[in-house]
Amino acid sequence: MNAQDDTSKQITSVDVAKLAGVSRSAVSRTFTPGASVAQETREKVLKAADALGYRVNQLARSLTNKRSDLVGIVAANMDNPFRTEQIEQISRKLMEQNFRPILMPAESADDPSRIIGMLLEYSVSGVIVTSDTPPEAICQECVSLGVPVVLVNKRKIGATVDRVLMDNLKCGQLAAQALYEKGCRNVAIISANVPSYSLQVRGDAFKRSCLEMGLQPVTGFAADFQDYNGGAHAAAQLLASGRPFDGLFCVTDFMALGALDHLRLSGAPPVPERMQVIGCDDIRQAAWQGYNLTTIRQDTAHLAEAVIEALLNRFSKPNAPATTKTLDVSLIERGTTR
Amino acid sequence: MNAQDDTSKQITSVDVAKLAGVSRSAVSRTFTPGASVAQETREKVLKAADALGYRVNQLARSLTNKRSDLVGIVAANMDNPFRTEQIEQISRKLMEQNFRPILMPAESADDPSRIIGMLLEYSVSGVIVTSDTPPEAICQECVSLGVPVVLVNKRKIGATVDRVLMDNLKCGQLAAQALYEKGCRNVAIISANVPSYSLQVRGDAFKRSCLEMGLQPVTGFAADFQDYNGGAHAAAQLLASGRPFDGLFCVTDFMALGALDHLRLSGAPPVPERMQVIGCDDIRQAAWQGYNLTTIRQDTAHLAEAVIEALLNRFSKPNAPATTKTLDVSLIERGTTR
DNA sequence: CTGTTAGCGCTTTCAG
DNA sequence: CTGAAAGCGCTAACAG
Repeated sequence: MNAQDDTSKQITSVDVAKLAGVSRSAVSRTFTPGASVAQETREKVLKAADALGYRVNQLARSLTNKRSDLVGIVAANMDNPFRTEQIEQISRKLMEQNFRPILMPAESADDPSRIIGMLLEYSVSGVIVTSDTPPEAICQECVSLGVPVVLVNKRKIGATVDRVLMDNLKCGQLAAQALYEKGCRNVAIISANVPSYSLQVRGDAFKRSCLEMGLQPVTGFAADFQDYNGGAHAAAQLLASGRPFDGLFCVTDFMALGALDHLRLSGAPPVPERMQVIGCDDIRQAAWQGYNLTTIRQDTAHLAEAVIEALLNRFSKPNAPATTKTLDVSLIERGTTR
Repeated sequence: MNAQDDTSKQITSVDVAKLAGVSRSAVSRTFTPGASVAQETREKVLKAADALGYRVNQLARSLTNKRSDLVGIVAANMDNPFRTEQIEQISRKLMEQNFRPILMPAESADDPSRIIGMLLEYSVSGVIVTSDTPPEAICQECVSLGVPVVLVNKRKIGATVDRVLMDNLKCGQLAAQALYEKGCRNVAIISANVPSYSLQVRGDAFKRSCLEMGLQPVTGFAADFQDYNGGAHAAAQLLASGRPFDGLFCVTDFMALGALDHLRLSGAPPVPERMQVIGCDDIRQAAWQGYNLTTIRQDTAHLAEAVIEALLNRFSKPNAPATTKTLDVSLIERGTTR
C-alpha cells in the first residue's frame, strides 16, 4: 500500500551474496570472527553489506549455534539503589562481552521457576540471579540444558551452580568490631523480616561477634520491608522499647538511612556523639553529605566482574564443580561513627 | 563423556509429537494461543510435553513470525532513581504483555545508533529510548524495518516516532507559581549543563513564568552532572555568588536533594522558613522524612503504561502519524515549602 | 481438526 | 579459500 512497505523487507545474507557476487557462505564467514575468507572476498562482502544496510540476524544465527548470547538477569528489590547499581554494572559488563542482558524484575511473590522458565524459552546463554534463591529443580534444569546459573549473594544450592558473594560474615564482624572499638557497649541491630540469605548471615555474624566481645546485643527489631521506611519503623520500635543502646548496626544501608533519619528527627540521642550507626552495602546515598553514613563497602564493579568471570568459566568448563567467589569488604568510616 | 551430556539435548516439538503420537503441527498449535486443536489432542500433547519438560523455542518461533517479542530499552543515567524507577516499571509492564525487555545501559558517550543497531540484530519488536535523543537516521531505519521506536521525554524527531512525555512545561510553571504564591519574590533556578530536552523545557518554562509574574529569576547556575553532587555544587556556587534568593527550583529531584543538603549544612537560611525549595520528578527519596521535598510529581507507572500503549498502537497501525502523549503532572507539597 | 510440505536466515560440514 | 547442501526448531499454508 505504502511506499515504505517495499523497503520494510529484511535484508538477508542472500541479498548481500547476490550483490557481492559470492555465496551465502562467504557472507556468513565474513561476519563470523575467526573464519577463513580471502581479504578480497571479505571486502566485496563488506561493501555490499554496507550498501544494503545488512545486519546479521542473531536469532537465526543462534538457532544453529545453540547459544544466543542473551543472558537473563532475574532481579528483585529494584527500589534498593544497591540492586540497581548491581544491575547496571552487570548489564554493562555483559554488553562489553557481547552479551545482551534481558532483565526480569521479580518480586518475592513471583515464582522464580516461572521467570527462569521464560528465559529458557529464549535459549539464554546464562542466567544471573540477584533475587530470592531459586528452587534447586529449575537450576538443575538450566544446568542440564547447558545454561549456567550464577547466584549473587544467595545460599548454596546444587553441585554446579556458581555463586558470587560479598563477604557477609565479615560485614557483620566488621560492624561489631568497629562499634566496640569506638566505645559502644550497648549495641543494637536492625534486621529484616525477609528470607534473605545475605541479610541473615550479616545479622548472625554481628550478633556472634558481639557475644564474643562480651556484648549482649539488643535484637528482635526487624523491618517488615527491606527499605527506607522499614528501617525507620524498626528504629521507632527500638526506641519505643526503651532498651538503651549507643550503637546501631543496620543490615542494609537502605534501611540504615531510614533509621538514621528517624533517630535524628525523633529527638533520640544525637549521632554520632551519643549514638553511632553503621550500615552495609555502601550505596551511593550513604556518601551523600546529608547522611554521611559509616558503612561496610563492597564494590559493585568488582561484583559484576566476578559474575561475568564465573559465567565465562562455566562456558569453558560446563561440568566443573560449583565455585563460590567471596569478595572482600571493608569498613568505610564516615560521620555516623566517631 | 558425562552422563549429564545425554540429558543436555534440547527437547523439540518432534520429541513431543512422537511421544504424543501426533504431528509436529499439532504440538505447535497446542502452544499457539487461538489455534484450533481438538481438546483430546491438546491434552495428549500437553501431557507429553510435561513429561518431557518441553519448552517452546521462542527464537525459532520468531524466525518464522518475524516478531521476537524482545523489546529493547536504551537507558542512560541509571544512577538517577527516577530512571531506574522508569526502567523497572516499563520492564514489568512489558513482561505482563509477554514481551521480554532487553536492557541496554548507555552513557552520553555511547553512540545511540550503535546500541540500537545491536538491538536490531536481535529482531526486537520495538525500542524504547529513555537516554539521549537518538539520531533521526537510526530511528528511520527502525521504522522502515517495522520496528516501532518510543521516545520517553525526548524532543520530536521524524514522522512516525511516538513519544511520551511528562508535561515538562507545566513542571516549570507549577514550580514558579507555587514559589510565588508562597511568598517568594527572589527565586533562583538550578539547571544542568547537559543536552537534555526535558530539563531544558522545564527550566525555560520556569523562567518564562517567573517573568510573566514580574519576577526576575536568578539564573546561570547549572550542575555539570545531573546528580546529587551536581546539585550540591551548583547550590554552593549560587550561595557564593552572593545573589539573594528566597525560593529555589531545581530541575530534578536528584539535584534538589544535593542542593537541599548543601543549604542545610552550609548555614544558609533555613528551609522552609526563609528559603523554599521545589524539585521535579518525585523520586522516592523526595518523600523520605529526612528530605520531605516539595516537588512536581509524575507517576512512573502511568508513564510506563503510556509507553506500552504507544508500542501496541504502533504494532496495529505501523503507518499512523507520530503521536505524542503528554502526561499530567501535579505539585506535591511537602516540607520544603510553607 | 490434522498431517504434509515448505520455508524463516543462518551456519557448517563436505567436496572441490 | 569457496560453494553446495543439509539442517537448527518452529510455523503457516495446503490438502485431506
